[in-house]
Amino acid sequence: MTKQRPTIADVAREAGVSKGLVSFALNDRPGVSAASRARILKVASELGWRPSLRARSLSTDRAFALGLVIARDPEIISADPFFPAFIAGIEKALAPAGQVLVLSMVPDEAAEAASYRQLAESGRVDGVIITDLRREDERFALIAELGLAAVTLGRPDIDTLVPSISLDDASGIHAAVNHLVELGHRRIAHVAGPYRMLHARRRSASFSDALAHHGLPDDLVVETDFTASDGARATRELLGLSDRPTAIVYANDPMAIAGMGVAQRRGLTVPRDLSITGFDGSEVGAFIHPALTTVTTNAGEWGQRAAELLLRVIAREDVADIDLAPASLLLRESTAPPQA
Amino acid sequence: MTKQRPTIADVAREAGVSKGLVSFALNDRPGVSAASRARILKVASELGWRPSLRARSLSTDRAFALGLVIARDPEIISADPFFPAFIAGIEKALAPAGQVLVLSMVPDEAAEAASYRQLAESGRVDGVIITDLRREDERFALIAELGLAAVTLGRPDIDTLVPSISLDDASGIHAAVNHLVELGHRRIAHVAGPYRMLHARRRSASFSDALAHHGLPDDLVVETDFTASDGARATRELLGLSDRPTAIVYANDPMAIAGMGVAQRRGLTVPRDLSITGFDGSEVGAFIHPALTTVTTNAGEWGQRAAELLLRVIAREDVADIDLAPASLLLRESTAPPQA
DNA sequence: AGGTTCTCTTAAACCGGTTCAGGTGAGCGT
DNA sequence: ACGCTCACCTGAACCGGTTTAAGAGAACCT
Repeated sequence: MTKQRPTIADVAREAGVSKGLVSFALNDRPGVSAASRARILKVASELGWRPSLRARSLSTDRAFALGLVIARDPEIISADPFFPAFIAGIEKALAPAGQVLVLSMVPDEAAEAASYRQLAESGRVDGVIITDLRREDERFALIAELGLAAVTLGRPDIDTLVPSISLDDASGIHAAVNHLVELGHRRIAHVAGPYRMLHARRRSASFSDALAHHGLPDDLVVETDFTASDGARATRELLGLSDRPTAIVYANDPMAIAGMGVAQRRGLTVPRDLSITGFDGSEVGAFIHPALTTVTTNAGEWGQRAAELLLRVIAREDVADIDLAPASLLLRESTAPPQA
Repeated sequence: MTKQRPTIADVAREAGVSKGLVSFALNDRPGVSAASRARILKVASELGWRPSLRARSLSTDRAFALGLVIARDPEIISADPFFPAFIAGIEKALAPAGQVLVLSMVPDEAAEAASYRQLAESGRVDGVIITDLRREDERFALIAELGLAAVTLGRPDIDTLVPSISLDDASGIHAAVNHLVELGHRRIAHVAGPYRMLHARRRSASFSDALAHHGLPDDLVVETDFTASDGARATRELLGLSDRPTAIVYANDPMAIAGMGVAQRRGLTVPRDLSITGFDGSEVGAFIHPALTTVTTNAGEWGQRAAELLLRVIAREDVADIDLAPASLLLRESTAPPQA
């Protein structure tokens, strides 16, 4: 009694043709007369036929799904505004294509490899988006072994056929440093992400570059694990120096906000006694006091374009690396000239 | 030349039995002699056989995947620490079961229904976890129409066969209010989430309850959309009142942090001039100045248990509603006795 | 008229599992 | 020695698509 979904065989019978021809017609393939094609399409729509993804999956050996494996402690992701916007962007590209995102959030890098392996071996996904690229990232070998298609966020540091889609964060960091130097700062510090991660390292390098460009030393760089907690620790270290910085450039917003808390706790007034810039533009940053000056990246577009690129890779189209509009500085209230 | 994955037919041939028997043996079904079973398992493992999810999917009409549709503006999710921890929890339950999470993040409720529909009609998932329950939520009808299994986070306000898994947030709100009353506050406000959402409404009701219990009026409740921006707006409204509150209970952390910013911007000192409590325990909250007193919920456990419950529903096991340990108040620095 | 070519179409195999009706043979009772 | 039961096993159908080899006609050529 339950109304079964019509299959291709039902359409064939109703249209008076064979299964094969229906398949051809529905896939816009040549070798079907205009009359037959029209009739088949008409019958299919009348019957409300919709392809069975499972059957198609089995016969064409594709999953029609993309994978995203995030290997970070949930604590860190919770605070980081990047991923939700990024994932929403992916969705925007996937939905119209009838594809879907399989998300795997694992706590560490050991579980990460197992996760990629499971996704690939069970044929859950046709390709993956690789984020948080690391130095000589072992995932390239893994991807190759598993025969997965892939794209990376940011250019890797090793030779690979995997295309990348990059968002130049260097210019955002440059803009932040330039802004601070123009305000008169000479002792500028950087609270960096883990050097294991390429983008953290790249931001750090941009920072040093920018300082060098102004003839300033880059002796005030502290590495962290990206958590607010570690950002606070780094800030305490920096502010404890005899020749403490008058401005700090943070590698993400949660650390910047935590750093601001540390400064205020010491009785410093931001930005009068200490200027602060963040990275990645979270919504809350606009509402704290003082509002956080930060470098904004368009995470949503990054996600959407990355997914589109990956779909093209999977379809075996020719693709080239993509560069998105660079990150830009969003001036708010947390920077000011240093105290005389 | 490419090393093909062995199929059940390879195992059958190698073990000298039929395909059917191999299937029985591998699924631990009766009707296979001990000797055959042992031989089949041995051959299967020697050949490195792994079941094809796609074939299994087609023949058993299951997806071996769960769906989660999140319908919120990315801006809001970005700030909200709940979902990442929640998703990580889901993953913890799914990975051992060989299942996978299909995540769909859409901007609004119109796209939400389309998303559920697509997941169900394409057979991507066997069930969904329904979050952000709304008043007389139309998703129950949708789920029923689509024939999807489901569980809900929190008890719905209508009769349904869908089991729920709840985390009592009322007692967290009660604890916050009691704490403030004990400190001496009499004018206590609540910045609530959108009443459309049951949990926002429930938190708001708990707030009123708690106040009534102390014989205090609940005239200071402002509804918001959960964004930091709207939390700031609500705070401005409350602080603009002639008889302004001395304490504000917020329905989430981003709004509490934004509210703190608004207060400080007006020259108020938190907690001396205004006490503030948040909800959901974000990491940054611990590092701002003053550190945010908040109600913590175990989002990770909630996710894990919800996924486990849904798997049991899908397996047609008998299940009952689940109640998790209630939310509890995490005392930090943002509350103090009101100024005399 | 016969052969070639081309377009349209069909039937059947295939993807890799699950399931079910029926067959085989050993063991049992009498 | 005969029938019965039961455990074990096989063969084939099935899930719903895709793909390919081959066939049927029509059109075109000489």
